[in-house]
Amino acid sequence: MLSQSIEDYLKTIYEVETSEGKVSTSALSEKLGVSPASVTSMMKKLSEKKLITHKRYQGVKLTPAGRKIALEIIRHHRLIELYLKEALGVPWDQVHQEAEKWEHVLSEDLEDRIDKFLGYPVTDPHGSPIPRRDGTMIVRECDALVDVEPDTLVRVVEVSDHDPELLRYLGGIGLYPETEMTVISKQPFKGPIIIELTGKEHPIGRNAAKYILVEKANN
Amino acid sequence: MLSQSIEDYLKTIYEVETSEGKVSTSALSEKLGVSPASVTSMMKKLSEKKLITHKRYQGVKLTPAGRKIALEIIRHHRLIELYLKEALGVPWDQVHQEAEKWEHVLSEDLEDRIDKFLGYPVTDPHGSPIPRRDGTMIVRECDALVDVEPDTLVRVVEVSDHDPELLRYLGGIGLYPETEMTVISKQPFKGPIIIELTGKEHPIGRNAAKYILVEKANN
DNA sequence: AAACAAATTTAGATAAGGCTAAAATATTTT
DNA sequence: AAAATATTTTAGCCTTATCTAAATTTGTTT
Repeated sequence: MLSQSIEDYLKTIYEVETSEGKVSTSALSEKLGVSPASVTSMMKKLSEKKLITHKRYQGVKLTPAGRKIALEIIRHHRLIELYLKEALGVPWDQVHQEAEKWEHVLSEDLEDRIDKFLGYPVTDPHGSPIPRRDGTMIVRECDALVDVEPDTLVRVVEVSDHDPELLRYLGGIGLYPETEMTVISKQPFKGPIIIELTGKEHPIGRNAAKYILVEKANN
Repeated sequence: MLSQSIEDYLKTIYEVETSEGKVSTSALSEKLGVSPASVTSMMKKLSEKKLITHKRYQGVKLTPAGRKIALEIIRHHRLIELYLKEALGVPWDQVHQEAEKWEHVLSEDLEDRIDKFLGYPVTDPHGSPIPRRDGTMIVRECDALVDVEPDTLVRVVEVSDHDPELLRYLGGIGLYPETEMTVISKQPFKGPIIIELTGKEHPIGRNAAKYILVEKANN
């Protein structure tokens, strides 16, 4: 069994690897809330366990074994998020923090029961794809809302789950995965993006719009 | 926040206190699977935190604060056991080991949601009373099956959850909390107790019968 | 290319929670 | 009541995962 700490590191390395390509000590330090020195010493341990490769001063990469474990944890996390929402009615801005703890104590048996209960779901409440048991995950092409040209009809694919505040706002205006909406305009001087949703217009800050992934709705 | 280890100690102290009266270092050592020396050093820490009182060489006692925490953990444990059985169909011989991990990561919010989902239940799948949120718990009078005289109609109140093997056997013959059955005979030379349940007779070993609590069924 | 700044690693400490072996105290036997 | 046995505690060590401060390496500027 791996420690909760190791699981957290692997998960975070995976996330940084996918979102930023390169995985630096400082990025991990910041995301995990530990000192850079702590990261370095954990990297040494993970290298010894052959879960990552580490070139001094050059960042790290997951090995296939490390990636497999990272995806298992992420699978736990996302299944639990969806389960808490569906079965217990936990609001979507709260499921993340609960899942952060539960992901480490989920047995295979319970994972299967939850998966079955949910009807073998493909995405979590934020639209993130749930890795499959075999360690694979679907890849989708989508754009950040911030990059979409005005006058485009888009469908929300995924919303980052890290800011509960943002999630509450988006929930409040009815913006969820699968929702369709129109980008009306991008205000100048880095002003907000205006979208139209069920007849109403709403401003979305540029920064928030980086964390909302969408695809063009055909027609 | 208290560590998982501290929570486990407090829970175990409570259990030993209720079942054996006196809480010795060796009893805790055995139940927790750690060395006696480890127990002593943890007792020192728990004393400093005013969760127990400890007289050297004389065993320990929970303070009201310590008892409150122990009961919170036990409440978590039992609610989760029942939840896993009711909501996810986990068999009653497996819920204990899952709950051992989950009890430490349950938030107050989720505790309330589960409690509500279950309709504010009073006992877990093994018949053990679920402590209330305020740290109180119902007390029931009942006898160990091993002490019941033959020819008595009894109702099962509670079955210990520590031996999955036993639970599977009892489940197999349909013996659950609330079940009524008749004690037919106690075989001599510490032989088994014979009970009759839905028309069939079944042997129950004396040792197992210590862990089955019953009350007389009136008529 | 040398100097400076930023990022990373090393060195050494700390806190939890565990262990073994030895010492101290209780309990039981003779 | 003394001796033998069992229990509990102390002393000292280990591992995991942190930290800070100092040293090293890399990247960036002049």
